[in-house]
Amino acid sequence: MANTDKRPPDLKEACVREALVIIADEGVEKLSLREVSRRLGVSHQAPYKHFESRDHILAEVIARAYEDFARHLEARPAVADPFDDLEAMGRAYMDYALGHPLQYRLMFGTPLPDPGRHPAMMEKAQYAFDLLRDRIATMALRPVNAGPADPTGDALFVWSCLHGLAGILQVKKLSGPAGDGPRPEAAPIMRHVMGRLGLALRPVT
Amino acid sequence: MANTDKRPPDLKEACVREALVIIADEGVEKLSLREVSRRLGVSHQAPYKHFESRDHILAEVIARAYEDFARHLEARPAVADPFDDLEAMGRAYMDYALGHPLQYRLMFGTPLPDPGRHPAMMEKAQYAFDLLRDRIATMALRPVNAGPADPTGDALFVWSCLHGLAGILQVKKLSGPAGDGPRPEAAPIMRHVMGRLGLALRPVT
DNA sequence: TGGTTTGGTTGACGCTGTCAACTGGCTCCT
DNA sequence: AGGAGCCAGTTGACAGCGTCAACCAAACCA
Repeated sequence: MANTDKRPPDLKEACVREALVIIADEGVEKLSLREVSRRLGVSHQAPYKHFESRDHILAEVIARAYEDFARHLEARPAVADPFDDLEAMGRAYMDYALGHPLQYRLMFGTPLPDPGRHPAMMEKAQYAFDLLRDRIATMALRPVNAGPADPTGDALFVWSCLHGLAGILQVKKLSGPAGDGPRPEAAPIMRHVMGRLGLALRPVT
Repeated sequence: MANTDKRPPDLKEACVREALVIIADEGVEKLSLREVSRRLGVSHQAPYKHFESRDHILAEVIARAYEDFARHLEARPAVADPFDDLEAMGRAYMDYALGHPLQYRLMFGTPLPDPGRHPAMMEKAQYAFDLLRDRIATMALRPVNAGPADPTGDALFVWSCLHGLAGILQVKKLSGPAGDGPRPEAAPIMRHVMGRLGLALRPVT
């Protein structure tokens, strides 16, 4: 009677899932292995058999967010023109950021728990970034500074703009009344920044 | 004999300063009011007379970083041409980010402790952002999307690019050998991103 | 069969933030 | 002058946290 929950057969899986629930419920700073154990009806040390430390379970949650994010980017609607495809990628990025604010904040708004110690997590992050860089690497962009092409620099450039845009749109969304769906004023800002991106990248016709 | 330190006359000041030292020494996650008290040779509750909670002292440290940062932006070399001035601002931004990585990470890489609860801190942050927005607001930029001018959107655009650039340059700097000064490969990346920014903003001549 | 591995348990330690009660000194009215 | 009251600091307690250590039972395999 002490515990009506059925103990999940795969505790590791259950821990990761429950960790995300806790973060959603109470914020990332309230994530603790003890809370995970408690909710799973298991002793406070059980999770230690599967995760070295509190940071390791957080790293696992974040790694899955990166995977999910990368899948979302890859699932963008297919179009032929590279610039249109890049724009579709941008929209997929914004779509994910606004549709999964929790995961988004975990990936980009949380001080990553010592990246050097969590190579698996960083691999997933790199994979997502490479999706963008590889897309850009094959494009004929407007030259800049008469220098050599720099796909990594350009990917960084695009990524940063999207990140900043996502940040402000999230704030605007949160500050408005608690309605679902993107706030009405989001679209113009998005068009504006995407437009500037186009000006910077598209070759002059 | 218990404590050879002379107790500082202004404990609040001393706390803020010591907090920054702790963050520099051991990382922001190790900042605790008790550690501050200990280092100052004062009881573990003394800081509570000046700060409501651990987050409040962190907010104060961050607020000062924003002040320092804004001062740095304002102290950029004066030039007449608006675009050159904007570029100088960008350089001042990067200069601060690379020269004060600790403060920079505090401002932009730390989950701000519930901004709503620390309005003083947010004011300083807003002031720094407004420096950029006001600079941009008076400029004749290349029009985008045939829409109305949007200085806030453009400021966000510029800010984001600089932020992304700062992020990657910090990483590159850290991954190299422990030399002081910017790494040699920083300059090209910086020129590249700044160049893209120019392409996006400068009216076609 | 018996030893090892795996995954769980309980218990303890020291750290943290924070609440509560106390104290000594300073200021400020009357 | 003298008491009221505040201010800045004190000690002491409490619960929650991560983590180490020891223990234990079932599964697995030689």
